[in-house]
Amino acid sequence: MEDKPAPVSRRNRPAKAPLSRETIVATALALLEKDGLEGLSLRRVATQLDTGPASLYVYFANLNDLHAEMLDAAFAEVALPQTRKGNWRARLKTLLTSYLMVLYNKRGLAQLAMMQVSGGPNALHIVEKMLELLMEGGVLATRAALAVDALLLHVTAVAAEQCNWRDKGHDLERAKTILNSLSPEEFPLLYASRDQFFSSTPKSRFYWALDVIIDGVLATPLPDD
Amino acid sequence: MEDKPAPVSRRNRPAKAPLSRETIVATALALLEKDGLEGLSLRRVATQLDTGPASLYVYFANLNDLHAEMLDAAFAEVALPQTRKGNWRARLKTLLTSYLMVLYNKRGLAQLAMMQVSGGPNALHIVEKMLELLMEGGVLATRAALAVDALLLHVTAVAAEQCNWRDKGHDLERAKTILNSLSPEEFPLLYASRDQFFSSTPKSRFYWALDVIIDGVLATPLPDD
DNA sequence: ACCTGAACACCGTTCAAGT
DNA sequence: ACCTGAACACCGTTCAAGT
Repeated sequence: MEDKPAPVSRRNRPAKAPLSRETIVATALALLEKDGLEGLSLRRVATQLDTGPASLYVYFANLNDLHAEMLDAAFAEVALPQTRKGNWRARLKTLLTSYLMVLYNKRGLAQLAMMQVSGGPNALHIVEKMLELLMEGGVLATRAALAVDALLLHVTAVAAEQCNWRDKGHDLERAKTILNSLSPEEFPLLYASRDQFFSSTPKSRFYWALDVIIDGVLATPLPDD
Repeated sequence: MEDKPAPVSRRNRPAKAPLSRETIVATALALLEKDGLEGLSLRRVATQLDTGPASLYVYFANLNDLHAEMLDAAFAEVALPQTRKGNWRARLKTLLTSYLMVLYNKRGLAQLAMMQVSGGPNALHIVEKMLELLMEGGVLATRAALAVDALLLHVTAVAAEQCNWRDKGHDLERAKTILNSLSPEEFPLLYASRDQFFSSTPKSRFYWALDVIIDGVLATPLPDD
């Protein structure tokens, strides 16, 4: 005997697009960029999509699933060098710089990348291109595979670290304070070289580290087993 | 006019130790080891300490504070080589292996280490010892500082990655499946070298990567600026 | 099949009150 | 000063019910 709910014209929310993995991922990525990983929640994505929190479970088994999809979607923006201009090493470093910036520019993405390997197609294309560049440089398959692992892990970690410094506020000042107030007796070497830890710009340190790994990969004998 | 609550003998919980930063950190680390980072919460630590969730805020400003303290407390277990037996490189690799194992053995600790730099005393002692070993090897201050950064970042990232593989279940099988079901046309190089990504044991890969970085640090010219 | 509100079992943090 | 229960504003996930 209750009143029927007053009919709600669909015109009131006519543009409510049907859900899909793509729209959910895109919405989630926009939210990630705006509020960081802390601000990203299934509930907020759902609200943004004008639905309840349960709706997303039709498309993703859980939050982790969504994270993985977001990560690989973001990897689509990594610029893969298509020409053969410049030597292979320069192109490899350019690719990795692009990879770094993609992780760095979208807040929380690096943290996400550290939390799981993305076996998605975009990640695989990056690996494929890296193998191509390394092999152009005469690096054989076994060594190239190790190099890809080492380089991607390194760049991902650098991105995560840089993001922390940026997002958690100016921890750099705090770090300098700590190093400067160190006991020279207890930490003689660290105290003496404390300024060295802030030498170079982040950019040149990044390029240096890439060269370190590439040089090392070329020079170091492969593991036996 | 209400009844007074029945008096509760202190004998019923006589051993309720007074709270302190140390006991809280120790309890939290025990919980971390048992349940991983997911299972660690302020509320559970509080429950374990037989108190309410608000009590811990007398000692820590927030959860992040507790995390930082936990991390450095755990670093106390990293074995710093004290003798001068063996060459500096071997001792450096031993130290870093110990660092890796500390992060690896306590679930969630590596993830925590990736999320913030620990300026605590135990972390600083590790850096000091690394500088000592590198300088014994003739590496000068600027290069040594860069090397310490690169090595610690690498090992921390490896620990985090390994922990993911261990904790999130057998993602390794899934990875193999993905690589094996790859389209040879779309990913020719990756497909051809797919087995190389699983060559070597984790241990020998780890040692290899350390040598890669050390070799690279020694060979690569310093950044200009 | 797709979508949903309500409910469940949790969070970190704050606050007013107790000792 | 130290400690605390209750409250606040959130979570991810499940479930039964709706279309």
